[in-house]
Amino acid sequence: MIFSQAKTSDHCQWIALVDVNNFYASCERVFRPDLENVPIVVLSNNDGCVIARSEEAKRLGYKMGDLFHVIKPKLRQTGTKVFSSNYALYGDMSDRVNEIYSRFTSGIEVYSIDESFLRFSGGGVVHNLATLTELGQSIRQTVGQYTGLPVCVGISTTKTLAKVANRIAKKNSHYDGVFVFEPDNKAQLQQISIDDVWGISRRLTPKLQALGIYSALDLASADPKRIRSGFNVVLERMVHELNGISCLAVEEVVPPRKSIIVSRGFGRYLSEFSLIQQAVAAHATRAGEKLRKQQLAANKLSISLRTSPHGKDQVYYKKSFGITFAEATSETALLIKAAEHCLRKVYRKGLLYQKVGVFLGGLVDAQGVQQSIFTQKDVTKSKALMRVLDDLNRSHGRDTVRFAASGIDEDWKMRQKMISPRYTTRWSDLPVVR
DNA sequence: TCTGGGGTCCTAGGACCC
DNA sequence: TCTGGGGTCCTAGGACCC
Repeated sequence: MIFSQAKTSDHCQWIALVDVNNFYASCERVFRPDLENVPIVVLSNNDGCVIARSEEAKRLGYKMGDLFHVIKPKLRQTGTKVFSSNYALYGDMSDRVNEIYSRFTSGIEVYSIDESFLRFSGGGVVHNLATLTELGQSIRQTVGQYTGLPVCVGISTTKTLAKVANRIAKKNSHYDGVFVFEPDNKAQLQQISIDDVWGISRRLTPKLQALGIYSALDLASADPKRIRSGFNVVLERMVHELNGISCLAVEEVVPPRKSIIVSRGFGRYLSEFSLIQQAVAAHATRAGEKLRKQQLAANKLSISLRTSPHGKDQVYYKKSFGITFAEATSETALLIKAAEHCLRKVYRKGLLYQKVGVFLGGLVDAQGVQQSIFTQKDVTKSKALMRVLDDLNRSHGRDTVRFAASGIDEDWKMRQKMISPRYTTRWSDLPVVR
């Protein structure tokens, strides 16, 4: 493609979407240089199915969601390296990557574990195609140098177009990982299939196609008002965004969480109440830790319990039950107690359960908790206890000190047979050099 | 034996009020 | 036989994201 001249623009803001290619697989490879060019797949919790693949693994035909037990022989045959997912490692690598982005701009929204939006306002600097491409390459190069992770950069004037640009950068190797999408680039928009547009799901696709909307350009050309009345306000925004009119801001200030979920499948199906109770206590404990880490307190707690939706021997059972606290809390003991109460409401004897989750809602700032007239006790003591507990677990490792309710046998725990070491967060996991 | 986990936003509909 | 209308708040569930 030929750009006749570097075109200056009067847009005052540019947005970059930077994401790490094959993030989980790439994280595993960083610490295992011997796996260069070796196909890698990373499995979901419980080693159930494939959730990440290296380029080599994609070329071998492995798909997201492939069942591990089905593809196991082929994995061995093709010499594909398999990992259980290691979120301690991925989360830490994610933090490092974002730290590097912050050298380029302070306007960062961490959108997901492997994607961030970066905002570049003019600030006197007039960006053009050439300088923006250079900026993208510089980000790519710096991240690669300091973390060993490969990233792609898409740059445009709205988040949705930055997503489009990122996709183009990723799909076309000749752009060398960076693509700047100028808002009036109709030819490129035409190339993007409607189901590849951010926010357009599989369900929505056929409905749009029925209206003759097959490409991103078709959607961009649609009447926003008609889209709103025929669909919803979210899709209307997409139309504007595709036309370079920004409706979605880069959220640089992390908004406080509105809910916290801790939910996991069991390592095997369980029917015994006591084991499920232990899992619930452990999940409630984890939820409490998350809550306190963000200085929040929960007004509501609910749990959901279900059997396997794929089971052939019994009907699918799924039930949730929740309570509202008299006063917002972040105390593990109270969370466990409430969670167990809820569990009793949904547990039926004789079923084989697959998964249980604890959900905290109605989150508020822990400082400003509304005191209830019904609870008159000294909360200073229990707060101090929680702080000591959190400090110990932070410095000596998770679960150094914990509540007896979560059990010690952990019969309910998920399978992670092929997990890699927590290279970056645990000294004890580093290989010993002799 | 075996199918992830954690989030947000929007909408519809019910309860309730004046 | 007639059976308002409009507003708010809350909840459940759907849809979507990575």
